Amino acid sequence: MAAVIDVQLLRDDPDLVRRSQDARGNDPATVDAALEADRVRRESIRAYETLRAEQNARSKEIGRTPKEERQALLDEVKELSERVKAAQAAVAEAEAAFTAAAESIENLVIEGVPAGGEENFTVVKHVGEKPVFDFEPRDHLKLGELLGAIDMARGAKVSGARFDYLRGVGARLELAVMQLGLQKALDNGFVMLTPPTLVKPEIMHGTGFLGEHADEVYHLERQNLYLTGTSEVALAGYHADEIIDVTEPLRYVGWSTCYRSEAGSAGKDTRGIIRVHQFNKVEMFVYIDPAEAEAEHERLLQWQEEMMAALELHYRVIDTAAGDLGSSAARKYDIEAWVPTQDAYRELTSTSNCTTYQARRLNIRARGDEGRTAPVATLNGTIATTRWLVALLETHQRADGSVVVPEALRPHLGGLDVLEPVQP
RNA sequence: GGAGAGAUGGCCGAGUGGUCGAAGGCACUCGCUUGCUAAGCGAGCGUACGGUGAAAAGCUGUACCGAGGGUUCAAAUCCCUCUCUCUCCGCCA
Repeated sequence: MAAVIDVQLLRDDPDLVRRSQDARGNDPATVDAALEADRVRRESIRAYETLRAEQNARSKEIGRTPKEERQALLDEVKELSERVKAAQAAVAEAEAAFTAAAESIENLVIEGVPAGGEENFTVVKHVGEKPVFDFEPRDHLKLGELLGAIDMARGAKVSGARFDYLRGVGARLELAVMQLGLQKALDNGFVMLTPPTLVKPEIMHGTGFLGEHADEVYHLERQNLYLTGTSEVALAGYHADEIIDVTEPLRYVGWSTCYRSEAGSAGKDTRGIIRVHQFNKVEMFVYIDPAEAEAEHERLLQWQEEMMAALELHYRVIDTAAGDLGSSAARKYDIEAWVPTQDAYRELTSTSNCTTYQARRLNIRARGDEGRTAPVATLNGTIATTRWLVALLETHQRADGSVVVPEALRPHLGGLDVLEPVQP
């Protein structure tokens, strides 16, 4: 059974864990429940093992005992084996109870992360200037339609609401953004993976997406497989149940389609491709020594910011509040780009430091100096995704409905420097 | 989809009910040795959880031979289910 939390830490410093739960808006009493369950669990293990040891010892005697003397011993051990069975059942029960209790404790938030819910984020910085227009800017869908780049109506016809076709320059623009992101990752030593987008329950569970976000996840009942909402899932599963070497961080970049059911978001972002059931994403994923995780997190953010700069977007960086982290993340930075027609910053990237939470649940360890194994840290971050088209189109639009292609994307569009309307 | 074979420690590979956590080999680690291109000799060498420790040291217990369940006093060994791999046939984007 994979450990769901650091039991040692739970026993040694329960207050720390209580504070973390509190910052997330979770009930700190979950910590005490887990401690008690741990105590019961250990007690039952001890009782079982003592009995089992005796049974083993007596059983071995049977083999050495002459036939005529065996029967008495047999009767005795038979009775013992009944008690062992009962004790074993008690252990299974106690283990399950402990796991259940421990599951309600989410990853320990990092010192400095703002407490509270979604609205309690802190703004780390603003970069660039809001674009100004001497005309009424069109929203991304209007632009997409003018350019023959986005077709929501046919998406809905074929697959339903929140599905779209990218078309013509739209499809090419998405690919260009993806290519640019991939190149950025490759330049920094990432190894590219195109991962499966259907995964087994234990992998989905291990990454923490079956917690609060369970209803966001597509599940294929017949095959009992989950469609991933990000390649993070399969990238985290890549080294599941392995002992790996993280003397140097293992950096992977995954390119995949992502599926999200967007349950409970009815009425929200219904226009355009801001929030759809299916999109594409290039995702960075890192396995690293836990001591290096926070520094790596800053690096991931840095690379994401370099992408924003390359695409000439105005953005801000926020440090997400504890209550809005999701179960796995210990800290999360989002880059939100300015979307002119919404008069708002919208999330374009997200990077999470999951510390040892996912690695613990997926049983991914590294060997330390003493030869001991310990869970590694995992981090992830967006380096390109379809949603970026929204900010790109709106930011770089011109009065006639054309859109200027940022310098950095042109090589990936065959030199195209302006996207021109295909219809008046 | 049909038929068959298989799954044992980092790798190879023994082992068909008790003394097997598992022979042997390779690889690796440590030590010794050797003037001949690297060999020889000795020792060590899995993981997890529990107990006892200040201890991630040591000692000790339990579990693990693809996974789960069963039979038995006792299972790597017997039975059932599942997963995966390989071979052949069929089908197919």
